[in-house]
Amino acid sequence: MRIASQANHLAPISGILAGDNVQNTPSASAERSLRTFSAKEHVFFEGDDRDSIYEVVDGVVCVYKVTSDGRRQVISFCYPGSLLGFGHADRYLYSAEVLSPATLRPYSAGALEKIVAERPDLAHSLMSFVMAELAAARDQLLTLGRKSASEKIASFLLELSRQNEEMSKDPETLQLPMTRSDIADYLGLTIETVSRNFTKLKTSGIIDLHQNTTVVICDMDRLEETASCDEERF
Amino acid sequence: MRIASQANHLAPISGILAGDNVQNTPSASAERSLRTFSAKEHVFFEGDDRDSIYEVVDGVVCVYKVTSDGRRQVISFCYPGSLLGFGHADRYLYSAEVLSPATLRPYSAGALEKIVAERPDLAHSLMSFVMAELAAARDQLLTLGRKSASEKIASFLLELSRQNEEMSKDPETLQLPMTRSDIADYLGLTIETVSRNFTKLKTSGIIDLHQNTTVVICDMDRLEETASCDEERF
DNA sequence: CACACATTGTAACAAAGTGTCACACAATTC
DNA sequence: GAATTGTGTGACACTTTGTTACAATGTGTG
Repeated sequence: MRIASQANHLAPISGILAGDNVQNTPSASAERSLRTFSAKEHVFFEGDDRDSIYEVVDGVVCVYKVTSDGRRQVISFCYPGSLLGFGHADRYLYSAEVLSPATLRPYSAGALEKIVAERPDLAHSLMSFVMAELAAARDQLLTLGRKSASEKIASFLLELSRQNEEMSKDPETLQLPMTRSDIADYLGLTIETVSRNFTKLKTSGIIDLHQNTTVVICDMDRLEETASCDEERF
Repeated sequence: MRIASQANHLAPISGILAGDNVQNTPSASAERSLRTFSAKEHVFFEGDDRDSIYEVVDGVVCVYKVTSDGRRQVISFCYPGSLLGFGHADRYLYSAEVLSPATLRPYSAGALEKIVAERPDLAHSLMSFVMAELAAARDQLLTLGRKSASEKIASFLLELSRQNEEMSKDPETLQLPMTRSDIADYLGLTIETVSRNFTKLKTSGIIDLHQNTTVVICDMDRLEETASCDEERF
């Protein structure tokens, strides 16, 4: 679940690739046509030939990996500014599924490599993007490996809240484009456990739920306490 | 737990930074003095000012993050060729503790940035290194989020085996420089669960244990089946 | 627009895998 | 040789999962 720039506060990657800097780069000209996807549509599957890299322009995309018997682990939720498939070799290393109607900008892999060769400043920004992704993945390793279900849910909501703040949105009103099942697969839990913990937070007065897809944070301090891995207080 | 080059089969990073390519780079000259560390010694702690980046030349280093109440999640075990602290901003994002007597090569962060600016080929190799780390972290997200204890232990042993193969060592005889506690913190388990699963694998004839720090894989097929998330067979 | 169906979410109860606690033994360090 | 650390095992507890049932919401069709 990432906005590009989280670690280093650089401009969203769309500013890097689609802004003035790139539009004037000849190699990119054929790659700036947008594609729209419906909810539930897959952009690509893990193992497919990696022919394009996609930038999320609008909407939310969920990227996930699957075990051989079909268990799904969501790796992250990708908001505008994220790149899908960047850094993959010949084949995609994960699958990407659209959660809400989305607009993506595809780049052919070869074209992006040419851009990077021509523009060292873009290479630097892409490196920053990948490092931010790595830092986020490592934070999530700590969450998955050591946090309880309550701590996971609270951390998840706080992450969405911080993201809203970075995008100048209300940090206390969170839109959830993903289902309980998506959240469960992101946090290494089951649907029932996610639902029980949402109910627990609601019953405790820490959050309020509007139509199951909007979370209003009523008590940010207690939510932070719940996430913080100290003594639980509700 | 990483050898550099896992995703893209490039030369280990030490070939990139310490080999012919770099020795001829003026900026690097002050950074090539080696430092040795004893087992259990910390290279740095999470939150410390990020003044150096270290390359592991010999030995094994464990990098980890900690929750506010002291729960530890090992992020990876770093073998020769790994870089510690690369991609961190002003402060270290994790702690690094030496598991076996180790030799590290420190680089000042500023010096490395200068090298990268002067040598686009090195920037490309560092990008590959970071992408390999990201791919590995994502694989571990799947392991932590969705695999059972048995599957985790089996996957861990297979990872060490693959690593041995990449380093032209015996893939069926694994040296474990880390304790059961380190393995537990890497896999999101407790010491007891790790110990019970080692015993299970041993009792089933899949592995053999010599002095608790050497694992001999007796039945690679069954170990792969155990890790593979299909029906368990022992 | 109403209805049927599919999907998603929640609640209650049972089961199980892992954690916790305690202890014994082995290996390492001082 | 004593102290410390690491490992393995057993018994019990508990958090989460699994199952079943039902409620709520969203979507498609006539």
